[in-house]
Amino acid sequence: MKTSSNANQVMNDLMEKMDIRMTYQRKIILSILIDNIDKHLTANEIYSLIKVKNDVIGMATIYRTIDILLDKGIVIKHDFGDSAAKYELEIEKNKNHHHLICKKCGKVIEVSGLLKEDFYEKILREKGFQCTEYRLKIFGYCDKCRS
Amino acid sequence: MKTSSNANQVMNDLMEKMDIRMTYQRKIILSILIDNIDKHLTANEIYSLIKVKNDVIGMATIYRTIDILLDKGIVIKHDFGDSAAKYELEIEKNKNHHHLICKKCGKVIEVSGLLKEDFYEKILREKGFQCTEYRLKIFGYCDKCRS
DNA sequence: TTATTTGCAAAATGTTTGCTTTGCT
DNA sequence: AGCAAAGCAAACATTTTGCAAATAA
Ligand SMILES: [Mn+2]
Ligand SMILES: [Mn+2]
Repeated sequence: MKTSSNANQVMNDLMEKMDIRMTYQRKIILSILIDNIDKHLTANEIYSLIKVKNDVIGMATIYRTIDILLDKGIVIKHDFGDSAAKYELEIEKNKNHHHLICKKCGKVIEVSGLLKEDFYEKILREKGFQCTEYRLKIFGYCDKCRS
Repeated sequence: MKTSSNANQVMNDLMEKMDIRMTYQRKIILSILIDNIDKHLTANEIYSLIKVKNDVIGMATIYRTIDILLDKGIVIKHDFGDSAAKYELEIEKNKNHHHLICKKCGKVIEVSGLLKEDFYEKILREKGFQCTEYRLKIFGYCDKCRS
């Protein structure tokens, strides 16, 4: 899939927002993440998707770029129980969603709104804890695997 | 800390429930987990706590035992963002709790009741997904580090 | 120009595995 | 006795790092 012009807009916004040197490699990695906004990719999957485009970027660069994006809060890291971490772009439209993970087929479904509305205030009041972000993973069986 | 007689009761219950060969090593590992029911230990921390008792159990055995306990649903595995996984016993009294993780000092606080009461039915109805267990991690700053 | 970033290979880390010996039951 | 588990070392997979060469600004 070719990066759409909308994706180009997203890319430009991100580049400005980040204020880092925009190298060829970083643009490619970002474009892969934008094109796969609904997916959850390992570093190695990013590497492979770049190769499909007849290009090669070293793993070290991929990891270092991801680290920057994590720092900037543009990418989030997941551990879905496989050995490798998975990454996904987190921009407005998909902020604060939860994940349903099928223990049989590995399918990941995204949902929202499972936390109590007042959870932020509740933990601040009861524990003095100030939440900056959270991760809710729900394990179980998807529609197909439930039979 | 010596394993209390209550802990011995817990141990006996678990041993019966599990129906596996009760070796010396497995008893030791279980006792460490029971004594640290409120904590979250890495494989290496379990190893060290055993050493404090002037005993040594191979890492392979520790991992293999943990795997069994995970399988039996007696232990749960956490990824709190450090490189090593953390494990904790999950028995009645502390089932289904959430974790607040301080990004500054690393402190972990346990809480409960942050999910909507009907979340199970909601995802089953809306997504056809049957939840077996879940993990809610909340990152932020604890009381002390919030200043 | 010059400070940053890349790529490669080597290292580090956590976890798993194969195989022989040991020990439950 | 006989099968299952432990220990050790070696293998593995993912991630991180050092350093020389390349490159964005
Ligand atoms: Mn997602
Ligand atoms: Mn806990």
